[in-house]
Amino acid sequence: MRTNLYDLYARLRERFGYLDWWPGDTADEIVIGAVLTQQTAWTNVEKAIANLKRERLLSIAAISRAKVQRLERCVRPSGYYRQKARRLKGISARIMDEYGSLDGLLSLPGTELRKTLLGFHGIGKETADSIVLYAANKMAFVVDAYTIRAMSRIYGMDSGTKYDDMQRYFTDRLRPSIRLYKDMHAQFVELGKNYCRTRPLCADCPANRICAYSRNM
DNA sequence: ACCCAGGTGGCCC
DNA sequence: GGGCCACATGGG
Repeated sequence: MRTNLYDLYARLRERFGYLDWWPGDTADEIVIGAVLTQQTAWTNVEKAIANLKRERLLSIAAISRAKVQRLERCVRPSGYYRQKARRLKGISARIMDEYGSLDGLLSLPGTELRKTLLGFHGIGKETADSIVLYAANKMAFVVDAYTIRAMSRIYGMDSGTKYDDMQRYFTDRLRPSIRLYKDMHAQFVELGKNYCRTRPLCADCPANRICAYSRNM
């Protein structure tokens, strides 16, 4: 199957512009947001982040010291709030105890950082890669539900494709570039939020007419 | 009144 | 290694 990833990327860029984002400015906010957005709409995460900010809890150091109950009240709008409060606290405490600061952890080499993150309760592959790429600015291609859905809807790829396989699919075909990896993922999220929710693709989907498959669906 | 959302970990086979 | 399940709020 030919997927022309650069062609797809060009069309997304044309529609959405250059994104290169993670919604959040500081590394702390990116890590916290990455956990809060697990299986959750970002609009709900925004409410939780606003609550944390108001309570001066939008940092790994502050969360490591906060009471779980207070964290629960803040992160409630983002769903799974008991789990997320407990995990956020556990992750933050380990970062402070074992690395002294978030920067201490993030300064590990990329592959070691990823492995370390995966050892934290509440951080899986996608969250680990998001943190490596967006918080630490190191190479990691992020795969998420939007990515798999888009590749399935646009190119007919198996929607059951596993994380590691999909990740390798991209890293084998893209030039290794942090900025490209960041923006490519951002484009998939933007596409997923606005399109690719239905089959067939919407008439005005920027991914239309890229391949025979999307034309015929 | 449904259904889903930028996952993860536990348990079972 | 893979298939199921709990976890939870807010918006369409």
